[in-house]
Amino acid sequence: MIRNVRTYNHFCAVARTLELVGDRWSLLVIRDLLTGPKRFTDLMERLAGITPKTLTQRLRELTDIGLVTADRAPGRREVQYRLTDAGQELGPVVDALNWWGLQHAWRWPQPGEPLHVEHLLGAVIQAINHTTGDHQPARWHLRFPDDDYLVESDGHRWSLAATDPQVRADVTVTATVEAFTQYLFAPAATPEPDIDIVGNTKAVQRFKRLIRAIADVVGTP
Amino acid sequence: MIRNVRTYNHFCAVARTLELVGDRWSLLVIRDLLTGPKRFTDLMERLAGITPKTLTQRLRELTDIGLVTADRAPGRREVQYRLTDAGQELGPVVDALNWWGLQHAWRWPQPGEPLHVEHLLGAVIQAINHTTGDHQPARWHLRFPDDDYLVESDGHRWSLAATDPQVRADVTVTATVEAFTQYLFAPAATPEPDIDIVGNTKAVQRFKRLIRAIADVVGTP
DNA sequence: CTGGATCCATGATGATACTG
DNA sequence: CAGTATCATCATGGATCCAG
Repeated sequence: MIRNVRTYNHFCAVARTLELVGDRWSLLVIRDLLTGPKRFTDLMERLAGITPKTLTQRLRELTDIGLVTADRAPGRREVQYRLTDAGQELGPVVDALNWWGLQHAWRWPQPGEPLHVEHLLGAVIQAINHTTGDHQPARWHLRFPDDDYLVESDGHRWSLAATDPQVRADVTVTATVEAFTQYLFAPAATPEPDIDIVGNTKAVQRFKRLIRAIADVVGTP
Repeated sequence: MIRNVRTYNHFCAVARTLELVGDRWSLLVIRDLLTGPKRFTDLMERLAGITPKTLTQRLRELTDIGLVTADRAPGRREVQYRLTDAGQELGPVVDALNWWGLQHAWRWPQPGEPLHVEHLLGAVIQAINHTTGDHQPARWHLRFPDDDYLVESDGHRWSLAATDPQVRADVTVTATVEAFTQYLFAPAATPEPDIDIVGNTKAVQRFKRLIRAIADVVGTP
């Protein structure tokens, strides 16, 4: 396959980077792989609106330039797409875009706008990292009907990863996506039956405090 | 004018940001405005390869969404394009792209590849910020035949700005673009007549030390 | 079912030339 | 200096189809 060589030919590292990941959808593919390996269909789901043709093309390009690898389990039809180390190191780029958008381009979901909880959690992480001074270690397990996520702080910064249902954490939250979304925007108004928060008392209090602390960032229209 | 509404419609701050600045050339226009206001022709020069049509379109879009303002001096035909505060705050995004590119996509200039010293200095700044631990305040005045730049550290991070010839600094460097480029890649091999470095002795030594310290980052093929 | 491929439409970008 | 105008091309989207 002939790679589309849409270059800038500037002697500039910004331009060089954008030659590799500046195409439409590329950085969104990377955004979704930053939380862990995913299959073609998982990506199609999160990248609402992309056509399979474009997703195929982007994955090929990212593979060709060494940012993604395609793992095919022998005998299985499934393909797991995974970031290489160089791909993972685009995390700061995606974080910077995320934080700027949260401050300057955030609004409530439009009617019919697809909402994936993984992206909402990405916003939560950025808001905690930038607006609260609290970076003490923590492990929060968030359980949704279709996915499990681990939100954790290593003592310096918070991060998000897809995880398995067996994880041990100091706070475990079980909710539907809708209930969790409403909880983020209006913590006090969400009835208890819709969202279940368990764990060590202090850890739960800290969780609730941090969510309240970012409400005016994440909840602004 | 009908704005190009190429949206993703994801409930995601990364996607929102890319809807605004993810088009081809947009972030490069912002890169060049981050060092100070520029005229249409100044931008054409730095954005080698862009067509005037596309530059006009990008400037209109960025103006419409509030990231750029066009200042027209009354009676004069000149237009100064300038970033708004929201536009300036894209600095961290451009920095992240710059640093990633420096680590993963850097190579010597291709034959015939346009080289603008402003972009080279952008790489220098990133390298100093990330690889040396030295963030003590400093002011370096770099004088080239056509442009003057100020490289300075405020005690926390280094930054680059276009400036005027009258600036007072602790180090003043006068050189052609070619000599300065060669000096960056091979400091010891550049003959003195081609590059003039003056100022306080300690400051000059520090300048030379920092340039040598980043040679293996900026000078890697 | 997953993981694509194919065909066609259209809109964004590029090349070149020209202008108030 | 700061753009327009015109035409060509290429990337992306939409819809549909296909193989393991």
